[in-house]
Amino acid sequence: MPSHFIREIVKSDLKTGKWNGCVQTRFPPEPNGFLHIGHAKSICLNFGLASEFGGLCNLRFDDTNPTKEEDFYVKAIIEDVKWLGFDWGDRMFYASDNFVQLYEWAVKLIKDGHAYVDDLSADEIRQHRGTLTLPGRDSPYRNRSVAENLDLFERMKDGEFVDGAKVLRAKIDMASGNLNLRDPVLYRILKVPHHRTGDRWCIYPMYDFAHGQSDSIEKITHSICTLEFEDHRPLYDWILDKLGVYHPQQIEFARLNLAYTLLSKRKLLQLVEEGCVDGWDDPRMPTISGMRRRGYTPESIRDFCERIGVAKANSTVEMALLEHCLREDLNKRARRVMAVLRPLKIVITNYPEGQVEEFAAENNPEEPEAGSRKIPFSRELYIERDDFMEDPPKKFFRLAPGKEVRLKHAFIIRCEEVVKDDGGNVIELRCTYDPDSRTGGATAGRKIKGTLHWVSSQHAKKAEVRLYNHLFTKVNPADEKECPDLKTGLNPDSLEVLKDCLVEPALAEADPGERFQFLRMGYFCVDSKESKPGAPAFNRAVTLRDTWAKISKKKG
RNA sequence: UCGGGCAUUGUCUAAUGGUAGGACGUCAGAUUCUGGUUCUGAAGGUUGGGGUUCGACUCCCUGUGCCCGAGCCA
Repeated sequence: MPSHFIREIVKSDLKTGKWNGCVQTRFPPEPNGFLHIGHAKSICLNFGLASEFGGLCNLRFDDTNPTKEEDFYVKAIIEDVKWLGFDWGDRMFYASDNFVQLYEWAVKLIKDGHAYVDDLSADEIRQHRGTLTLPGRDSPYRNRSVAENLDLFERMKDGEFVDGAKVLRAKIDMASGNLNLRDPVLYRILKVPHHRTGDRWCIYPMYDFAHGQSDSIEKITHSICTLEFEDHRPLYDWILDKLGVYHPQQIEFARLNLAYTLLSKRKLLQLVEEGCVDGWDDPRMPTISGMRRRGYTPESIRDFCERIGVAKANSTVEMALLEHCLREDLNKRARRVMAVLRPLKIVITNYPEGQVEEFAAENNPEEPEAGSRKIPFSRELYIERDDFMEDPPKKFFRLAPGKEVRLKHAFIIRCEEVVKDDGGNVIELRCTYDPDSRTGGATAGRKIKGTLHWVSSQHAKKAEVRLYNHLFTKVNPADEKECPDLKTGLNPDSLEVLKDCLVEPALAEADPGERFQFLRMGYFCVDSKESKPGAPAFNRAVTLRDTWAKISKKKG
C-alpha cells in the first residue's frame, strides 16, 4: 500500500512516543448539507488512520452556526458514514456539547486581558481590518477594562443586545500579516434557535473559537483538516496556548477535486434548491447518498480514496479512476443478467413455433460458486438495436444481413432478412439458427466473433432504465471563470430514461439496491426510491469498458 | 503588492543525496460464448536558470506559475 505524508507523521509520532502511543482522530462535518466524495476522502483518512494504528476516530458535528444547520443533515451524515463502513462507537459529539465550556473559556480570555467586547458594526470591523497588503487599525473599544468587558459579555449572553450590536473579539495583533490574527471575532449574537440547544443561547462561538477547543476536549492527537485552514492554525495555537489546555497537532492536506464534478456543498445545495437534480441523492450527484443510489459500493469508494493518495498539492482526479474502482469491485461480485435496453425484434424462422427451451446461464464467470440460472429461449426474441447494422463497417462483429453471431448461452444465428416499416426503419430481423450450435453441441465450437445478449419476447419483463452521464460539461464547474452560471454548465445529456427495456423474468422482482451486470451494457442498480416489484427501475452505475465504442467514435 | 502553501508522464501519487517507481488512462498484441474479465508489451515525467556534490526530484541561490486568505460562514 502506498503511504502518504500524514501516515508517515503518525508512524513517526508513534515511534517517538509523542502522544504516548495514542492515535485519536475525528471527522468533523458541519450539518448543513449532505456528505460527498470529497468528505469520503477525509472520512477514510481519519477513520482509516485510527484503525490502522489501533486508535479511535470520533464523529463530531461542528454545529456553531444555527442559521444553517439542521437535524435533517445530522441524520443523513450518520447514515452515510455508517454505510461507508466506519464506526465511531459511543463517541458521537457536537461542538454544541461544549457551549458552556467555550463560554467559560471566553470569560477566562477576557479576565486575562486577551479578549474584548467590540461595539463596531460588521462593516466597521471590515474597514478597520485593513487589506491583504495594509495593516489594520485598532477598534476604539479595544482597551475597555476587564470589568466592563465581563459585564458586556454577560449581557450579550443574557440577550440584552440585538443581533450584530456587539461581538467578542480576541486581542491579538491588528497589524499581523495573517488576517486571522487581526483580532478575530470569537462570539456573535444570533437570536436563532439551535437544532440541539434550542433557545438556551443567543450568542454562538465562531468556528475558530470552537474547533480547536473541541479537538482539545476530545484529546485529539492528529487534527487533520484541509489546506484552507493552514492560515488558521496560528490562531488555534494562540487560543489553546492562552487557555493553557491540551494541544493537538493540526495537519492539513489538499481536498479532492473530481473532473466534471462539483464538490462544494454550497453549490450542491443550489442544484437541489433550484431543482436541477432530484434531491441530494440524485444518482448524478457526487454525494455519498447519490452514489449509493446510483450503485456505488462502499468498498469501491474506500478503494478510490486509498488510490488517490493524500498530499498538499491541489489536484483534480479523473473520473476514470473512480469508475475503474467500481468496475473492479462489481466485476467480482455482480450477477450477470441479460437486459435489452433498446429492443429490436428478431424471429428465428426455422425454430418451431410455440417451442420453449430453458438454458443454463452462469451467474458470474468470476465466481463459479455463484451458480447458474435457467433462462427461456423461444422463436421470437429481442436483441439490442445497436447490435445490428444494415451496412456495417469492417470490424463490426455483430449482426448484419447474411452475417452470423452467437446468442449468449444459446445458438448461433444468421440474419436472413431485414423487415422495414413504411419509413424505411428496421423493425424486425428474420434469422435462422444452427440447432447444433448450442453450448455443448456439435457445432458449438465454431469460431464466431460476435456474441449478443437477448431476451425471449414472451418471457421478458418490461423495465425502466436510467442512463447517467456526468452532470457538467465543464471540467471544473466550480470555477467561476470557466462556468459563470452553474445552470449553463449542466450537461443536457446527464440523464436518459429508457422506458421500454426488456429484462430477464427474474429481474422483475429484484430488491432495491441490488446490483447487476447487464451483459455487455454495464453495471446497474435497482433504484431504491422508485423501483416497484413488477415495475423495476434500474440506474446505470457505470458502463463496461467498451473498446468498440472507442473504435467507432474514432472513425466518426 | 502582504501572509501562508504548492510545483514529478495525459491524470493521481512514490522516491527523505545513490537505477525516477506504482496506479488510472492511452496504444499494440494474446486469451475469451460479455468488443467485459485476464495476461503480455509499449509510449510518456522531475517548473526555468545558476550553484554545492563523485552523484541532486531531494540541499543552496534566483526566477516563473498555481492555490488559499480582507464572513459577525465552516
